[in-house]
Amino acid sequence: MSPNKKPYHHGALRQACIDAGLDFLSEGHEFSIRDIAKKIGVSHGAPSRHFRNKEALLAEIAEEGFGKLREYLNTSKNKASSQLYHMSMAYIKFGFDFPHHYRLMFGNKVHDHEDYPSLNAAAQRAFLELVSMVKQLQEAGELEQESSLAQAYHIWSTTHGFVSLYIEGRVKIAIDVEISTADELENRMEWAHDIVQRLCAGMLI
Amino acid sequence: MSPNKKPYHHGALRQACIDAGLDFLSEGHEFSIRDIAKKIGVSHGAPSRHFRNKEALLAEIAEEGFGKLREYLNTSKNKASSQLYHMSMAYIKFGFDFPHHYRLMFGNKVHDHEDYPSLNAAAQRAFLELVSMVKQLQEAGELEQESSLAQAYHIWSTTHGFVSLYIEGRVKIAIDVEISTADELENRMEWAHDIVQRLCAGMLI
DNA sequence: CACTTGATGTTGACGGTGTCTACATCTGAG
DNA sequence: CTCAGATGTAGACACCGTCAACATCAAGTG
Repeated sequence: MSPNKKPYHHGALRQACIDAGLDFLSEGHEFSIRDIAKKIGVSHGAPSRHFRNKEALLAEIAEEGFGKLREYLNTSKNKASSQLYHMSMAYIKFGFDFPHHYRLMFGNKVHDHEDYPSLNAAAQRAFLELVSMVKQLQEAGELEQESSLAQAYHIWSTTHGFVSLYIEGRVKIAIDVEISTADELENRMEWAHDIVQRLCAGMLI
Repeated sequence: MSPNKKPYHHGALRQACIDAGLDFLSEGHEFSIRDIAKKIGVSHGAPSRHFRNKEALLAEIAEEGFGKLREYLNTSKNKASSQLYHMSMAYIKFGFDFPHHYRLMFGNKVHDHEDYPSLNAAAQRAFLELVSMVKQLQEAGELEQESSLAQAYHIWSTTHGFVSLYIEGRVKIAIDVEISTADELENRMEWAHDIVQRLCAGMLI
């Protein structure tokens, strides 16, 4: 019997679609459902058995992104000092490391997150990392004792704004300095450092 | 002779396309080139005589948006006190008033702004409103005398982040309070006020 | 075992999209 | 007047997301 006979059923097509989508995304390519089917080696209509429509697939991919973001935020918890600084930097680093994934998570390709409860929940879990960090700093006397939600939202606005402006290329409005591609990463982290320093200076007691 | 005989040439198709695009946008509808042609009453291929491709049309529409943003920022210049506060609020109000236009201006539908020099210039002019305001406040002794560009970028990050999170619906992650649609506008401006107050508190001397 | 049922994959079709080419019409400069 | 270039039309193309009809298979039931 030929060993490579492809079985009629894929077996794990659902996850394969998500993974393939992630691959396209991390390579910076937009993709169509048909691209994904082709990459997996399955007919163009097959994915529709597992995703109501394209948006539903994108929602699942975005959901994985929020899980990954949460991991990034958590790594900053071990840092001894300046929780606020390290978590903000971790947030920005995530955006820099996965710009296309980030764009999917915070853009409007998935029009209404409330249509996808588990996506919404994943995003909420990530945000709650911010909130709990703020509460912790409040108890430690490093932040004003007031609405932790509002403070967390302020942090989120600043870091998200910075990442968003950067990955959409709007920073170039402000900088016309030539940057070699090699120095690009170092440079943008310095920018991030500057922004986050200002944020901390304005919030920490 | 019938007075309504449609001439073979439209006469001002270029601007008509931009206007039609703006109309679709302000109604919150995505549009296709063919939609626009139909709305104007012209064949589906006609717009291509005036725009290299769809992205080029979107770039022009985005460019108009930056002009309008600049006007918003300028209205805040008359305010006697708290330039920083008023301009930040004006920025946010612009985003709230024209969410779909804002999304086009700061999303990635126009992939690279540098492909559209006049768009880039319009965006730069808007940003320079921020920078010049910062410089003014520095001279007045209300802001630290250091890089006005970095300070302007910090302001921009915060306000853009807030607007972006709001119009993409990510705020709902933070709030699960029921808000009647009538109170929605009032409520979101209170949120804006809170964020901007924090920004000012962190920056003003 | 045989049979059925539901899940999964295939195929072909549909309308819609952006863009291209060939052609029609008009305008204005010479 | 002439004709070249700008502008609009009509049709074609490949691609897209989605759907319905059909094929295949796995698992449970008798």
